[in-house]
Amino acid sequence: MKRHDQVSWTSIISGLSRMGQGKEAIWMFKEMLDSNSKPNCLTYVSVISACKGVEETFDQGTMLHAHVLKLGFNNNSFVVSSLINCYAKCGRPYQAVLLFDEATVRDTILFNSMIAAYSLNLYGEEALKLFIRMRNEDASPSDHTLTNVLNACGSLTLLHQGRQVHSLVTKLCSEKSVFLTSALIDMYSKCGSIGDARFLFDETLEKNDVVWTSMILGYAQSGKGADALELFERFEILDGNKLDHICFTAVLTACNHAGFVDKGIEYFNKMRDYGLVPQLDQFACLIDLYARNGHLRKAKELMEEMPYEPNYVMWSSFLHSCNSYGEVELGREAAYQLFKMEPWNAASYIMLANIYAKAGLWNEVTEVRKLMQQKGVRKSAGWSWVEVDKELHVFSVGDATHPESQKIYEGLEKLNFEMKEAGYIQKQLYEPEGIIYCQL
DNA sequence: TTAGGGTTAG
Repeated sequence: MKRHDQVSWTSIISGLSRMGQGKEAIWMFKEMLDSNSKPNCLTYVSVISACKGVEETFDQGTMLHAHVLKLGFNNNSFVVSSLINCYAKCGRPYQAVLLFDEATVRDTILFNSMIAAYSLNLYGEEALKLFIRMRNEDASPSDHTLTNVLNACGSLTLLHQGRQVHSLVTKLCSEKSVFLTSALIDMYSKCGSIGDARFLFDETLEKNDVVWTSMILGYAQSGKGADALELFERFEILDGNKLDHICFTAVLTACNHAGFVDKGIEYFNKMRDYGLVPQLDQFACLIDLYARNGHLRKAKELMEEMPYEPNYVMWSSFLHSCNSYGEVELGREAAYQLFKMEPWNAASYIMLANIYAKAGLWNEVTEVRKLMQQKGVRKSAGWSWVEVDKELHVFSVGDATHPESQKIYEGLEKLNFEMKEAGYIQKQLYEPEGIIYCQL
């Protein structure tokens, strides 16, 4: 095209965003700002939707939010829900709450966005409370709503509430979508009701790959490795199946939990037959499989050979296996890797001390304890809380008898200041009811 | 002619 107008710019930005080409969409938006065409609400919705997940897109999202405020687009519910979604996916649920609370008109999609924002950031209780409020406010739930609510029930293992939502699904949705089916299977599996999950699975005639994977994973996480493998093999021979990385993660998890070492290796190698290149998660499964079954050297070799840097969880599960098999040398190496990654995290110090203690290496145990003292690492002694009002003034401290409570109180003055400066509360510290949890 | 929300993973 020789000339681009507002609509053609918006169309290409929207197209790129929908295709998951977020970076390109943002880049195109910047080009547009330099052109003669000015973005409108539709353009902002498209470009904001392109900001997902990664840290740099949080900055992009904040910048776009500033544009929106300046241009007065913040009363458009499409724009608001795209911003809520963006903040939720960047792990900033509090920012999403602020937007939701400010909105004057709350339609179904806005509620859905906020419920999803809570659920995604593991605020299951808040997600359920908002769902109840939504019902009281006569905003009618859609199957998007119910999917998110089921997710929250699963993550809180609330079987009773999950069943109630299932009843609502039956009542409100004449035709169950694959989204709802997989969310229900997932909810029942996570609540330990694997029989209900299987019943639903068998009852569903139109199954897609996610439905299959959810069921396989349900078995894997319930420790029913053989059932998981059986189902996977049925899925494998099915015409038109779409075996992907997640499905392989599910089957590898099953092997892992059931101790099927040879099967696990076989499935890992099979990925290539389907044109899939193993990603970090599949390597993690295989490494854990080796380590859990005592093949610690093999696991270590694989960690060094694989084309990814081992992450915290990999080293951590490896350290656990070193503890199980009394492997001091490898355990020490894993622990020191973990100290580098999260020096404040007591778990790895304690684990290394345990490994030393089991081996009777008491001098080394003392050294670890000293190291902890030097770095000011404390073993967590549970949780306390501090209640705050809207202005973040403290009005009660949870366990006032605990010697650490006073420190929390003092720390809060500083924290309040920093939070206000930053304009939001950190995820770990924020509870929408006005209670801040602190680790003692 | 351009716009928002949902399922599965170590």
